[in-house]
Amino acid sequence: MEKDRIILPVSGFSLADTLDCGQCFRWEEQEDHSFQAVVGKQMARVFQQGDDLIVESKDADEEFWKNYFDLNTDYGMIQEKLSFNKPLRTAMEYTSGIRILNQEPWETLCSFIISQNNNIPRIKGIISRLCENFGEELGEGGYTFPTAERMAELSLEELAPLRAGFRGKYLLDAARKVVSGEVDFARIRESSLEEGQEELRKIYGVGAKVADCVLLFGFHKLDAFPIDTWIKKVLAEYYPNGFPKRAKKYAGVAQQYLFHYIRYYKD
DNA sequence: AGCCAGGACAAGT
DNA sequence: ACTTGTCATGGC
Repeated sequence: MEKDRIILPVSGFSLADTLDCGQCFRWEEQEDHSFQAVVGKQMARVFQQGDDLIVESKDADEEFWKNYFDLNTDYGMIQEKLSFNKPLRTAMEYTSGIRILNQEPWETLCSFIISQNNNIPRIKGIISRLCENFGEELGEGGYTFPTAERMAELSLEELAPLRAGFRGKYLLDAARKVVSGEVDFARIRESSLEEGQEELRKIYGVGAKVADCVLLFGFHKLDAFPIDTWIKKVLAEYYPNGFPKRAKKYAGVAQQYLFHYIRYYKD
């Protein structure tokens, strides 16, 4: 199999933190510390060497990967705007290499439906089985993420091998409403945070937190602020008077810094 | 072994 | 408007 290799210049970037901060679930770290995943219809391998990010994939497209890793966004500026706040400064000392990926909305929606009341290792397992059972096989042991069209024709019994528990019915409702156009991704992309939340919450099993994760990680709305169990603890401990309005425009980025910091670096 | 996990929903105050 | 029980499953 012929592979392209592209080299993307990066600055202040951490591939490991970006891929292991809970925003994505399919990248697998290899023995040599590179990461592999199927993105779109291609298996990709990525690794970082200092200020070079190397991507290996068939028909690798430079613009696609620049956008995927969000290399066109000025994170130095964002971090400057968040640095007025002490807890954020502390978190950013450890997590400033994180970038908010530009992931497929449908995959992101399913992933965060699966994430609810669940732990990350098991989330990864369910998503992996979803792809193996209903995605397209690429060879090299890789499978694409199944389309909404494919999933809309499945029954709850056919979803049983996923062992997704009560989340199975949520996935089917999501697929049905996305395929019918009742939930319109194109409209969400153009709309405000509030309208996007409203649109996504039409899906049975999608509440405020999952909707915000999809808007942040799938639609790159950096003002979306998902509040999960970890962030609840952060808010109670460091922000008893509420999260500062000054951080509102990039609250999602701030959220991700805090989330990754308390889970991996604190103590 | 038992607690809990990147929640949502319905039913109860 | 808040609080609580329930929902499948399995990682640790």
